[in-house]
Amino acid sequence: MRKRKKVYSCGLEAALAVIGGKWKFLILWTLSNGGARRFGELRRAVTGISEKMLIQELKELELDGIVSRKDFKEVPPRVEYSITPFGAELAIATRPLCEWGTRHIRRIGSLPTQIAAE
Amino acid sequence: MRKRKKVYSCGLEAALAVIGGKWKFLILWTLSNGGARRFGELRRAVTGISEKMLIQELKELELDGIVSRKDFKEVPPRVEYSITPFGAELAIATRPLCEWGTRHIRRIGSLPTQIAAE
DNA sequence: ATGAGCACATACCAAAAGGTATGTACTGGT
DNA sequence: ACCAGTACATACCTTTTGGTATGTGCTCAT
Repeated sequence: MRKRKKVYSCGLEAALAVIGGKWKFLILWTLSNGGARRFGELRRAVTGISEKMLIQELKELELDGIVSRKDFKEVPPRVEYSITPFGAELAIATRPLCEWGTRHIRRIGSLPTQIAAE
Repeated sequence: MRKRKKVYSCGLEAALAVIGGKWKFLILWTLSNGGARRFGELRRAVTGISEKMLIQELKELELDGIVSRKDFKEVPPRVEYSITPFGAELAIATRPLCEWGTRHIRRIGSLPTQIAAE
């Protein structure tokens, strides 16, 4: 399902192996603002994500030690996801990049979309 | 070739629209350490990249205002790529994430690779 | 009894990203 | 004459990623 290199040529490459992809950093960002969430809450908070993607990314983030999963063993099921200290450190590290993006979000949105004609 | 959203839900998403992918941040990192490089120099510096990928990423980075291309109009061709101030700002913003990755590079490399059994 | 919500699992498919191979136009070296 | 090197372009193919649809076992509300 997931293939990961064992050797990285720079730290950013290693970091992106952990939060890369379309959804992970949004999940991280959501969880780091407002604490633990249930699966359904996350699904509603991360707009546009499908259940398959959400559970898949959560599993990988859990394996990577970024989020922790707490199952309350209730019925109907009740599970809470939260950020680990390791994940919190990562969230802090992404902040400058996040701010850079926010500062230039208009510029980025208005950049040429296509690079070549069909 | 490239399809880009016009609306981003957070700054990091916008930033990754610009340096996302397998090679761009390596190119940025290479150019930000040591200044301008020729195409061939970059190809040798960014180990593993193909010419197709290099020129493609360079074009997009140029369109995005991250790198600038200078053609010396000589024969044989001589072209130099360098980082713009905009790109330099981006490079600075990636540093904490890069450092986080470097700090935990061993841990990341030893994390489980597979998420599900076949 | 019927449907909704919980937290998933799974099969299948489309799109995007990335890689390989080859070609171009020119020059300089052997 | 032939190969290497310059900086690319292009066609084709594979891998990876992401999306849709559907199912599961359980409970509560209508």
